[in-house]
Amino acid sequence: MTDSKETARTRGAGAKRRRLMEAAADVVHRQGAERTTIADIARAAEVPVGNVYYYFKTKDELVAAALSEHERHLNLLVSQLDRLPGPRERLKGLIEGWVGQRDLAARYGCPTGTLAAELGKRDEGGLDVEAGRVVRILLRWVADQFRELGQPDPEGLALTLVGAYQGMSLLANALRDPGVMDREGARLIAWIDSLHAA
Amino acid sequence: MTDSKETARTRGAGAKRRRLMEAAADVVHRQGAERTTIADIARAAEVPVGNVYYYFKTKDELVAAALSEHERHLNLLVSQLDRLPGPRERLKGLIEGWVGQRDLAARYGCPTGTLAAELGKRDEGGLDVEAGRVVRILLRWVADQFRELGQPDPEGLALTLVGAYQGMSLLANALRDPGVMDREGARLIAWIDSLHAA
Amino acid sequence: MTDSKETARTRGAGAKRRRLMEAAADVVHRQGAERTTIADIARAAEVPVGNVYYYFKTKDELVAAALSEHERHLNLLVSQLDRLPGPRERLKGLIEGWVGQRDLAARYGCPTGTLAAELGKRDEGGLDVEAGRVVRILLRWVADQFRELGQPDPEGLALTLVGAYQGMSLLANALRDPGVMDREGARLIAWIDSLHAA
Amino acid sequence: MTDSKETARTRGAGAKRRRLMEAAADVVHRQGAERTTIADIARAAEVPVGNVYYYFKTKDELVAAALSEHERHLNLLVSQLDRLPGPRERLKGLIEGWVGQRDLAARYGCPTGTLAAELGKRDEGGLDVEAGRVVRILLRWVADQFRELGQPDPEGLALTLVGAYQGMSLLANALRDPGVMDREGARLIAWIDSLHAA
DNA sequence: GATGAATGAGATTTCATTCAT
DNA sequence: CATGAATGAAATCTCATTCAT
Repeated sequence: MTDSKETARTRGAGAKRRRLMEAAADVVHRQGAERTTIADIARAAEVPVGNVYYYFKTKDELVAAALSEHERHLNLLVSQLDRLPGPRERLKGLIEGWVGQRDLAARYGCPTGTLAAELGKRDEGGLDVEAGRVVRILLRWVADQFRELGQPDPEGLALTLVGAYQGMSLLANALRDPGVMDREGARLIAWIDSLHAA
Repeated sequence: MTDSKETARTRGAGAKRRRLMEAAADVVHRQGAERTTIADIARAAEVPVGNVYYYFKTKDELVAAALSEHERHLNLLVSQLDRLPGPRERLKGLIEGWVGQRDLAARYGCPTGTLAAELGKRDEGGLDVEAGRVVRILLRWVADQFRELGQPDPEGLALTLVGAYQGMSLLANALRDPGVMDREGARLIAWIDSLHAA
Repeated sequence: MTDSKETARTRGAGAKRRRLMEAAADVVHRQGAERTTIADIARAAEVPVGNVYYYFKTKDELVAAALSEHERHLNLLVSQLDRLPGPRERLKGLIEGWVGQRDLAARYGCPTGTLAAELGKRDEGGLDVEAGRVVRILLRWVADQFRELGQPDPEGLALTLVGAYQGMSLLANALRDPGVMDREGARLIAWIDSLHAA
Repeated sequence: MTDSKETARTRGAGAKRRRLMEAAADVVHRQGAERTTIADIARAAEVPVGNVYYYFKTKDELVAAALSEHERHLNLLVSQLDRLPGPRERLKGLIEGWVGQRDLAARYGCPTGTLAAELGKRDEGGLDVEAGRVVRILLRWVADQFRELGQPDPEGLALTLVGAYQGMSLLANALRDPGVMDREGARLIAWIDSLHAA
């Protein structure tokens, strides 16, 4: 019964909050934080506008929620990659994941990167530095892989790899050309392959 | 003729227009296009708000002006670099210029790149693709240098170099760490040095 | 009967209602009726928001409850003062009670007076005149004391005394100076002392 | 011509700001600061809502403007009273002025006093203490008169007189009875008359 | 052209009140 | 009765754009 007729408790509450976070992440990625209105997110989540404020006290909290949604996705991704046998496979899996998002990147850029760029223009509210946290998570994981590969300066290599991803996403987006993702992705894969383990 | 005919009024007008463009480029870089108001730009340019509309009919035109101002800067830069004896020197000069802007990049990112990311979120008005034009100018020039160096796939290498720049700017910005510019800049210089001319 | 029949449920309910009234009186005194939200009162009373409406159908009823709470306090006070031997002692006891609240008055004014001032701005809902009722109770009691003292025009003297209290509370509040209560309180005591009984 | 057809400069600008201040003072007096909306004031001043913000950046600034309007009225009043030959006449003139406002006081209380009571409930924004400034101006002037009359403790007497005014206004308002103003006004006049100059 | 002022559409936010369980 | 969640009507505030002189 409760199965066929979901109660407010099972369907609502947490579920609605989750829906709002997902909607925020998606809409903010496509429209940008500044151009996105609460109404946009509410509509996407199929929630009445006034109700949004029951879950998030301000628009900034919703933007922060979008960011933490990206963080969640990132954590999911790396936990999946961690199942791969070796660091080289994991790094290549990461790159393949990026290339798999070629069309989305060509249209809207990297979700985290573009949000970081936009939030970085602020100078109050604390959100301006928040995006850095997510970026750092990725950098740390990538550096771990390079370290496991026995590479010197794993942190530097992580900057190079993640930077390359951000750069290729931005160019693919600016040129509206998913091919950039393919070409640069292939180059990165080749680079990873060329590294000899210690 | 235009010289002899230029009155104080027309010169003043031109000067105002120029001031507005420069202010737009600067303020939009620091605050982002969406968060910047016409009044912000007018104030920075020391032009009365109501007067702005004699030079730019809409806010979008002002944003386009900011973009063309970046284009102008880019053209100035490459015309200076073109005076250097060889393509390798020119590419290294370009990279050194990027690193020279390390603090600005760490605080606000690459002016063109962040604007491209922001405008890319739009889907009407034409501005969404405009930023690509400026990026393409840079890509073309860089490809020319690689070509002159006798490198195969100069366009691909250009994507790699410019992408690396966009990526390192974004990371420096997200992490608020100018050191990223130094490290990655050094790596790019070393890469250029390692290429053997044909 | 009601004693033996009172279950934990009904006692709990009554307790909640009482808690809500006390919270309303307190919070409304400190924040003003208009700035106080139902949620503020619910929180102070430790009652879930949605539950408030089982005890008070509207916010106005809660404000009325705050007023009646002040009325209850007033009744308690005069019933205690009535135990004093003579009218002069009772009036002086009243004044001493006022001065005893000096710090509260300097911070938030007289609970009834400030609420009367706020509600007096309304012109519908009936609450606008309600505060007058409480004021009248005090005036009547004070007049009774003056009458018992054999003073002519006891109602007029009551207006003077209660008016002096309201005035000194308001000034103490506006100037944030509890000393006003001391000084004017002493003057009123001296005045009462100076009256010779008939 | 400019006479028959007032220009925006002569009619607008300052005049509109003035109109808004007067409307704010009036409407806030009648409705209270909290219940008054920007739209209420805009309507009373015959100004479009959006335009209000050209003159006052926030609602709080409008409330502050209402307060300063009361301050202006007070300054006008005392400067008129200052033309009277002696301090006794001036004080009596002040009281007569109060009594002259009997109906307004009975309906809405003293403009400054009720605003002070309402703003005193706030604890941030600075407006909470602002009303005290206006009260102090009156107190100082009244004390000056008592001093000129050769009375000891002129500041204390000022507190008593102004407090009496605030108290009678509040009671007249709470009881909706202008007669309170007459009776207490007469008492105060008699008091002033009873003081013998030094 | 130049300018302060004006305008209205829309965005965020608050909250009394109601609903579903 | 109890309760967290829901709802919609307002209110404040912002700003691109236009107007009047």
